[in-house]
Amino acid sequence: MAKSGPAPTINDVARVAGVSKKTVSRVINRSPLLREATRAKVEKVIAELGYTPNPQARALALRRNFLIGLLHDNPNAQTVLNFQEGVLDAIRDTEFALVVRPVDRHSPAMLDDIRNFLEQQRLYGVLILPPISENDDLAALCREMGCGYVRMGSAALDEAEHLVQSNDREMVEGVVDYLVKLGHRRIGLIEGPSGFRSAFERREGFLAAMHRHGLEVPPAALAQGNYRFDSGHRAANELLSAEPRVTAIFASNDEMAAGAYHAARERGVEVPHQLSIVGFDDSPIAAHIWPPMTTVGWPIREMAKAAALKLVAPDSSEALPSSFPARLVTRNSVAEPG
Amino acid sequence: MAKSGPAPTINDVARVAGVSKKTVSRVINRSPLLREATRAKVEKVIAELGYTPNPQARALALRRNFLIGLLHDNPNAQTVLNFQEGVLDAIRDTEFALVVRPVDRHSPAMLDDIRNFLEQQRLYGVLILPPISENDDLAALCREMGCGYVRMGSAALDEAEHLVQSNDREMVEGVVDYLVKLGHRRIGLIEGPSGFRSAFERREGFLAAMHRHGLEVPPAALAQGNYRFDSGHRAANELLSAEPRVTAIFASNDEMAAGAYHAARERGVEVPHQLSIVGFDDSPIAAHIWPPMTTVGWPIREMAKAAALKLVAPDSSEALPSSFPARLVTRNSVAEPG
DNA sequence: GCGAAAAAGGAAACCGGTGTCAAAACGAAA
DNA sequence: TTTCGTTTTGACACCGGTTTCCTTTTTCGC
Repeated sequence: MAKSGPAPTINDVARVAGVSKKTVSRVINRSPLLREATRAKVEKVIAELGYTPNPQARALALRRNFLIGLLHDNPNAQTVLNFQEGVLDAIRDTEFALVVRPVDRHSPAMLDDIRNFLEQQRLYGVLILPPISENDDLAALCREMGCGYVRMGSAALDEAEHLVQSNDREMVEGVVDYLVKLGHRRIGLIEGPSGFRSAFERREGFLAAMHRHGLEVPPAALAQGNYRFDSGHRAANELLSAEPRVTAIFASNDEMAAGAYHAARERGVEVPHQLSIVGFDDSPIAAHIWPPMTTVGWPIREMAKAAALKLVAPDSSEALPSSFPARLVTRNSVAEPG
Repeated sequence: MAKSGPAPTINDVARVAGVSKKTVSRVINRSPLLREATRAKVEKVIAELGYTPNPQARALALRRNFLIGLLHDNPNAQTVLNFQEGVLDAIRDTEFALVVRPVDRHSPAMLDDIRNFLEQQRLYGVLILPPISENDDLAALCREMGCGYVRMGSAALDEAEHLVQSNDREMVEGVVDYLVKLGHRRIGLIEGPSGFRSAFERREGFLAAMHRHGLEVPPAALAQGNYRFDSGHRAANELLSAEPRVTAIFASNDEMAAGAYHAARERGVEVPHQLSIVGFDDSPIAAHIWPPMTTVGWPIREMAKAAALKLVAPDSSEALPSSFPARLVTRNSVAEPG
């Protein structure tokens, strides 16, 4: 079966089948204006020759290719990889392929880099992961360049057509409700970096829920982090040195929550009985740290799939939700206070 | 500056500059047979029009594209992502792009899937990550299809041209030497899944070093895992229930080592003073677990870069090493026994 | 200043598909 | 069997580059 040499082209198929290129093209594209006998004849030859259409030629003739890009600058590897798999769920068995492009949020040349990338590759469209999905200039760039795009985010960043979102604010409120119901009153927050929409939403959710329960949030119960492990460690140290001590900490992501575990351990504060900790993201560390961490998980793979479908099949995806629910993943890092 | 409408083509440039397409093509491809004045004139027009060559048309005419694929089925997200970044280091500022394709090692249709993928996308070449890089049928498939490939591995899987490797065996011997020097005599091994070359190499390194030190390895000091957290937990439980108890455990990857931490904690065995644990990979969990884990780190990003260069610039990469050294990352999960 | 060689540039074909539009084949009715 | 209106099919141009091959221009030695 396996033969080498140049791959067969549409011309080869046409010649062998004794039809024109155009007819072969019609077979490939499932055109309905074809006699059944012709279709069968051509399909037989296609199978015999092991013909596959050349995607570059197709892309040229159609003036669009079948490459979708993934722009990300996400510190969380598992999130990015899950997202990639979700996209693949959507495009496997199609002619689309996924091109990845990590970018550097901190580089002043980021937008120019991306512009070059888009200009060079002429992608069908791009999927943008947080945190850079929150960058409106980037979305504007896509629009300007006529490149399709879908943003992932934790708030309503864009029109539904260009957005797949989780509802972080609501979920964080749920976390606070849960802690309060267990009896916690002094709850600390480790914030994400300012400028991140997700960090903002999570803080707002936290503050709103605390306010709703009539609970105070003194400045000493708020500590700033940057979504990295070390910053969580540092922030938890700040929270734990204030008196009266908080009985629970909500960290805006799991990595910082893991940092908080370390801070607690160093101070001899036992998790969960002396300190409850809740993270956000349900990344692997949450399950692997001791004690296993209660956190908020969001259906990233489904969201990725939806985002990809919005891009490649906008019609059929109108039924698709734009907003996805997160859920509380209860493990063993939360207990009643005291 | 920003104009919409169809992107300018080589014809537009030629017309405006008053030269032929071919001359523009020569400018783009840096042909030396060009007068300086002509080049300057054309380049000026290119800049004015904001012209970028259409990669699909180029790919068609050149009969090869500039897409390199990444085939992986790696349980470790951080490894995969680091690898992606390393590849990007190599191809950023070139016309190449990286297409990712997670595959399912356990699917019987895996090879067919990959064959379809390669046939459809006609990639310039693929980079293959362990563990599927160890699959010789896959390499044969690439050769058969005339697709360039480079395999990452922990042993000499292929010719240098198609291989970038770490030296796991040697490194594991180093780990054992280190533990023995601290005074450990009863050392347990949590193996990776059978059939994985990396698992094999790591076990062989372990056994060789133990033998060299004249130390026994009773069956009870060997436990089987599958590179997942849970299997490490289970395997460590087996090791810890045998008497006399091991004083140190080497796990073939960090995730299983993290599982071993949990097993130890559940049994009230303190790490590191009652039990030393060493992992492999230096994945994030190693730094984030408590106490921070001593492990073996390998320079994945550099290896990825080298692999990409081997694929896209085989000439210049002859100087590149095929084998990369790993290093022991000393943290706090190892102490003297007793 | 002249002729020859070398350098520079251009016309047309080609890569492998798709779109347009007219021609051919078909089936039903006359 | 002929005619007419649909279906089917094919010829040809085109997408935006590169390559081949040939003509024109430049350069340089004498």
